Amino acid sequence: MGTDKKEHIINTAIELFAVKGFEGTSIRDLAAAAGVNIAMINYYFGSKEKLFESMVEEKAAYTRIELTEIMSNTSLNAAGKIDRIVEGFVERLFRNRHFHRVIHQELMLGDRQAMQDMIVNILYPNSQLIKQILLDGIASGEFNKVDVELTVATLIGTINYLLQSKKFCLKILDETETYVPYEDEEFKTRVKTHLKAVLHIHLVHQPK
Amino acid sequence: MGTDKKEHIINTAIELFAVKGFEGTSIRDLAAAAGVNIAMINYYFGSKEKLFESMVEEKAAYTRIELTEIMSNTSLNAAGKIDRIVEGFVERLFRNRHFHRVIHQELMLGDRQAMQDMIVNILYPNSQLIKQILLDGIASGEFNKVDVELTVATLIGTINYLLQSKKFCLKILDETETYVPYEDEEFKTRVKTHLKAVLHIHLVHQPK
Amino acid sequence: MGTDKKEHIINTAIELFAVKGFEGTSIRDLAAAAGVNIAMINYYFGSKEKLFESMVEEKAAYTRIELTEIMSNTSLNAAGKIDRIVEGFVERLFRNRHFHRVIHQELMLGDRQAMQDMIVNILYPNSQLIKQILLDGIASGEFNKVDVELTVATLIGTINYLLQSKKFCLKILDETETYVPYEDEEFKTRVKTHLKAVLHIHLVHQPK
Amino acid sequence: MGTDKKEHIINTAIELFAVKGFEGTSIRDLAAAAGVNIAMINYYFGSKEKLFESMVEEKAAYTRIELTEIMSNTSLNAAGKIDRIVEGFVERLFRNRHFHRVIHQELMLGDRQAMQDMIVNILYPNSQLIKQILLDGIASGEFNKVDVELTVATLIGTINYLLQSKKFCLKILDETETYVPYEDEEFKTRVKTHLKAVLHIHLVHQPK
DNA sequence: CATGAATGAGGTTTCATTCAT
DNA sequence: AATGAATGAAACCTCATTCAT
Repeated sequence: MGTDKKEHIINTAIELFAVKGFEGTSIRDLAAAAGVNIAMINYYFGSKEKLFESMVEEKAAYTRIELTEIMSNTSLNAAGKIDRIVEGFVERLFRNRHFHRVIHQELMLGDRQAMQDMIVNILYPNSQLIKQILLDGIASGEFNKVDVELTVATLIGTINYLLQSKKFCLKILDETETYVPYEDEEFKTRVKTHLKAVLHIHLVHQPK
Repeated sequence: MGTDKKEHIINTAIELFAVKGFEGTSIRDLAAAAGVNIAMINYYFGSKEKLFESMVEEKAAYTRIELTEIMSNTSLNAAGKIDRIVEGFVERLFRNRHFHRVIHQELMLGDRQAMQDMIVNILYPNSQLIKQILLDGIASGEFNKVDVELTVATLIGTINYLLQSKKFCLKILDETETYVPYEDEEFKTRVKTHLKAVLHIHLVHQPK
Repeated sequence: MGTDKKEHIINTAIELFAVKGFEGTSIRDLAAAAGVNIAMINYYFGSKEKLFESMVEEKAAYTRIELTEIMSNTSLNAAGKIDRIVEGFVERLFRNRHFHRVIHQELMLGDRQAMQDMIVNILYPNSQLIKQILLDGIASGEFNKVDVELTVATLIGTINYLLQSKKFCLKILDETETYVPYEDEEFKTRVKTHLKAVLHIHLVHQPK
Repeated sequence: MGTDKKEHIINTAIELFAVKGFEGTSIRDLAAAAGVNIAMINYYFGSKEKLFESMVEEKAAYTRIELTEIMSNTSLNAAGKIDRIVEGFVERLFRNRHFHRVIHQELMLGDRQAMQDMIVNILYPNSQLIKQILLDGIASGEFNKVDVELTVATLIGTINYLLQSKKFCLKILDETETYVPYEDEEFKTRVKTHLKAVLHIHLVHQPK
């Protein structure tokens, strides 16, 4: 049925866009990689740009659901929520790293206002959510009066830095080319541990 | 003379690549923006790709010099060096944000092995330098035994996150569109203060 | 249907290549002459070079069939076969003179190994066939022990010489510009008669 | 001095034109191969086309002188003259095969009227000379009443056929790629012997 | 006399898209 | 609904040539 094929095309598109970029991927490449007719992509999505939008919309919806689930547990204290956030983000971003890379590529570019707006609207709730937890923690006296916006930047920025390029990631980790850090449970744990440590001491330590 | 015009083309290219991406920038656009003949770009650089390489080479050389200067002061202790690094990086990356964005775009893409290697070779010394300072600080007992590689990621990743997109940066800062954070001294100070705080407590605090 | 248009393009290409050469013919010229869109040539053939290869392949197949037909009659003696060969070659080469000229142009050039090989593989069977007839005739005692390879060169070379350039051909024939020798039955007969005479006396005469 | 450099460029041009054709050779290639500045070729010759003309003019003059020398001996009979012609042509064409190939390429093409005329004017005297010898021999009763124009075609066409392509020549001779027939004395003798044999029997044999 | 710099024109190819079926 | 055929636009690049020095 159409939906399956649409999703197949979108998934193929994510793989290609992640590696070659949006402009660098031709619909010929995409059609060939997805094993469908060239005209079908326009037939289904209207245009290359609209395909991108469809892609973002579909995957963003999925993302939002996950995010809500992460936060549904209201019984945790602020520090516990931060731990959950760290764990959830590492898992989610590592898993969806291709899609993540695609939208961050587009986010970096200043063209295509509409797309940028879409992407900002996807990413913004993430940072807002964390920000709110930080603010709540500060209000309750559980957290120090830190720079909340930049603390969000530190949390997400650290993960993004590692996801940016497998090659560069391997280089700084001093690993061989065959290692895939993003699928290694040990590495994920290491990242979580580091982030929790950094954030805990930053947020919770009582300065004299 | 040729060098002036070459540099002018390169600077124009950085502006355009930063906004439209490498693939999204045509040499027609570039020639028009730089006010030169289309053929001249190939005359000077051989091809669009070689122009990119020339760009990277030239700016990378400049970057390396700056980095060396930052570290020339050997009289500082480990914590002092970290402060210098933070200040230097924020200044430098904010100032060269367009070039920075261009190479991070290319770094994200998996195509063009040769370019990726070039870029990795530019960025790697930065992280290595910081890593070494961390290791020295740990060896001297001045720093805690932290995860050095990921601490580097936290430092640079935080800055990168803010530089990634002006629009997104403004959104999370809750600022209006006209504000240019990267040229605001106050904001730079804020970023430096945050990073120093995060790193100091992470590195120097003695856990009980 | 596609095949018709493909063949139409190929035939137009032969006309143009024959007059302007491969490098001298732009696909713009070709598209205009064939009355098709410029992009269509690449759509059908992939590239200018592949168009050439398609052209050679198609026409070569036709050529091979003709050659086989020429030789199908096995009831002739060696001298009779030579006559058939002469008649067949004159007819065929005169008729296909444009294609013939195109591949001989390419044959003369040392570039493009692959094309040269293709062309050699087309032309070689022709000379081999004649050579074999000569060898058979010699073996049976019907022919003198002549230099078979060079006798082949004399046969084909004579025809090629006349086909090389209409202008030059007219000049040596002392004819006016409007005369088209290649379509004149009388001239074809003259060429056949000359070649048969030259070859018969060369092959069959018993030296004292 | 200028003349030396001009000649050097011309000789380089012949080598390149022979291999890549006139249109296939860019003045960049040529300048690089000759080790001179790109602008110099236009400076010396005015244009690429005029360079070709200069080339033809210079080499043609040399050719004409050689031809005259060949025929200066008036003491020979008709058959002897034919032998001298064969020997002279084989030597000369084999030696100047690159230039020969260049002008035959251009001769094959119908474009560029002026060049074709130039080339015809170079080649025509050759055939005319042989034709005259044949006519004289017939008039004196020494030769049969053969088709003089086509006999000329047979003589020159045979040589041209062998010179057309080294690769094809080797193929029909069943030789390896490393062999250079055009510089092998034995092969030249073989060609001369064959042509003399073919022509003698054709011209001198008295049919019953 | 000689040449590096510069350029307009035109080369081939690829693009996203549309159309007829 | 689906697709092979077709195409205008624009991509990158190379060309022969000119010009200022």
